Amino acid sequence: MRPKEEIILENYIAEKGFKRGAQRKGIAEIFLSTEKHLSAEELYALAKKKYPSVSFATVYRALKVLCGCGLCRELRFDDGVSRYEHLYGHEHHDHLICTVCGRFVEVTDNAIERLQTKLFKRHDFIPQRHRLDLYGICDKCGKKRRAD
Amino acid sequence: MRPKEEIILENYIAEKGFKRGAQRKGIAEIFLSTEKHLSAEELYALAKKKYPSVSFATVYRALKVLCGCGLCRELRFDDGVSRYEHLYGHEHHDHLICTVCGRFVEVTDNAIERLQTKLFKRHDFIPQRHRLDLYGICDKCGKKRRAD
DNA sequence: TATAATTATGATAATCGTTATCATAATATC
DNA sequence: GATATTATGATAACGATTATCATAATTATA
Repeated sequence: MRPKEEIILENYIAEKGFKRGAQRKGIAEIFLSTEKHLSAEELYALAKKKYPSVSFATVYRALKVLCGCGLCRELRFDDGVSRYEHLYGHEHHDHLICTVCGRFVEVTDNAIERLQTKLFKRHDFIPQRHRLDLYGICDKCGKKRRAD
Repeated sequence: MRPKEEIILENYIAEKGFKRGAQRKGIAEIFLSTEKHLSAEELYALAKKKYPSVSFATVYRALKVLCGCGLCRELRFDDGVSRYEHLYGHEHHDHLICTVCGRFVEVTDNAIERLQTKLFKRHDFIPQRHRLDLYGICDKCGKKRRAD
């Protein structure tokens, strides 16, 4: 866990009057050092390696705390499963998702962002947030597919 | 139900060897004549008016058939609830969603579409589909809010 | 138009991801 | 170290959706 993220987490726990549970800390460490859009289930599997007796509830609770202090964000994708992404040090971005291997690529395009703002205005909406998910087949999977 | 949509549905049912159940037909009619992004629960409520004994299962089954013949599409939004949108006579579009009243506006922006295609290419992805949801506050709700 | 075969329907159980509850363990405060 | 409070794990509950099963409706067959 990078020092800044650790400080944010510790401050949040102190400020909320929580105590420092070993599992929660450990799960947070695993999450923050895994640069992936993990689902609760995936994070649980990783946590099990370190804490064989860990419960799903603890994983969900740890994720809730991480979201609470702004270190992560819950994203629900089309399969109905929530995945959690890092927020610290990650500017707003959209997602390119490979439908074969499930890889996530964080992308941004300022021109698209500007056009979205215009789109809000054109329809008299006050912009709040947006979400763009681009589904396709990544280079690696495309090559593999052509080779088969 | 507009004639073309009815034909599509009837053909699909015939081709699959299904029978013509009254409730399914009625639910399809309600769905197709309601130009909204209905959830299963909302459609169930509407169906109940016509068929007081109708079951949730029948609503879900009707929606499955409608999706099967391409008349509708399931979209899962951030609240985890699936909503169903009309496909017939609806070009590809994105969604402007009012976070106050829940209104859906279907929008398209060719410039954004083109930039998305470029984004795919830039990252060596073969484009398949995309999804853009724009969340904000609509004109009506914005005015109401200012008046309060 | 009976009858047989098959699908549609409604009630309800099961499922899946997630959240709540509760008893116990760990941590913090005094 | 005693006390209070949170953390944890086991498990029950939850909401949305799907599966199962008995019965009703529809279609095919005679």
